Amino acid sequence: MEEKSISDVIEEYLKQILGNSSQIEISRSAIANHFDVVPSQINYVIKTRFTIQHGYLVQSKRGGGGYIRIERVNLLDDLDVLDTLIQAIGNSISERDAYDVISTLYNEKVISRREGDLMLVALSKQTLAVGNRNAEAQLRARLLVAMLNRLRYES
Amino acid sequence: MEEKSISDVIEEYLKQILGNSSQIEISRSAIANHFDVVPSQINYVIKTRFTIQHGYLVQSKRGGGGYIRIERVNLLDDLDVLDTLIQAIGNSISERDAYDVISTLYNEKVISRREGDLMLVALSKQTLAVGNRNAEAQLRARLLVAMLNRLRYES
DNA sequence: TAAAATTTGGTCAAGATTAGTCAGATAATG
DNA sequence: CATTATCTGACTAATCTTGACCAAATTTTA
Repeated sequence: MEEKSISDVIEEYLKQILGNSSQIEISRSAIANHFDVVPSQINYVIKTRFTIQHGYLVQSKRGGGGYIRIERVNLLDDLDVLDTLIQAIGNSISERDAYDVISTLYNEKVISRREGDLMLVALSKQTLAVGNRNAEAQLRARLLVAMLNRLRYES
Repeated sequence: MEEKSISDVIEEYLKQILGNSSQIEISRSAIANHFDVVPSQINYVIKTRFTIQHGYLVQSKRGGGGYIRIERVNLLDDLDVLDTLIQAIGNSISERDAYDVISTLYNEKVISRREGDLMLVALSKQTLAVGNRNAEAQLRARLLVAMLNRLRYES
């Protein structure tokens, strides 16, 4: 930690202009130019320092008038349930087990009835309709884990 | 804080003159002239920002006295529009179009912010992570239509 | 009134502008 | 020395802009 890498400097710069605002929009090439690095370095900084685990959401648009938007979000704690459930899900889960997971969330008042219903249809065998059985269970797990992770924060 | 593309500016302009009215009629060449762009740019703006997924219907007429009519439709008051929306989704939809659909549903207060967020992660490219591109868009369409139908036949 | 001219809008593809990905090169760390 | 972090650049993808050519509706002309 003696010498700061240019990535560290860019990180600080971005956080500084973020300041009190909840979000900023930057031009990748402009920032890259400002620090005299290749554009993809900005992607590196974002990927390693502005992740959701760090409390940031990043969106972008290409083409003319393109931008990278960095938004600070509130991480919701006291949701240990999520960790436990996500661990239990692993990389594959059946429709029945998914139903149980969602029931738990509902009972723990982490989600509403409607939210649970939405999640259930999305995870149903009929909706996924993947030929392969294992592939279906794996896709279901990805979907469920992604949704659970989304519950960790709010914009 | 950013350079908006001219398309963004035209979009805002149209929405502004739309104001409270349910519809407007514009002259393609007049708008193009006003912003000093080629006429087909107006078609581009309409095709990318005033689709049914965004909650707009567009009709036009050529020849003398021709026009382009943009109408804002209300999902809550008009169940047919929800049908149209589902129909427009068909059996395949991109992440971006799905985002537009969900934004519209949120703006029309058909779904809550959290519900929309949950739907969005479920439909994201990263979550679906299907190798094949078409397969991914088809799966996304199944998921979205299933969730929309769930919302409709529920309450 | 039929044909021609004029006035609108539509389509599509090429080119311009941004940003994203990924794998290899280089540097820092333990 | 091995591993991890950082940096770079070639290639890819998404979005916007422009213009040539097409189609439809109306108006003018013969």
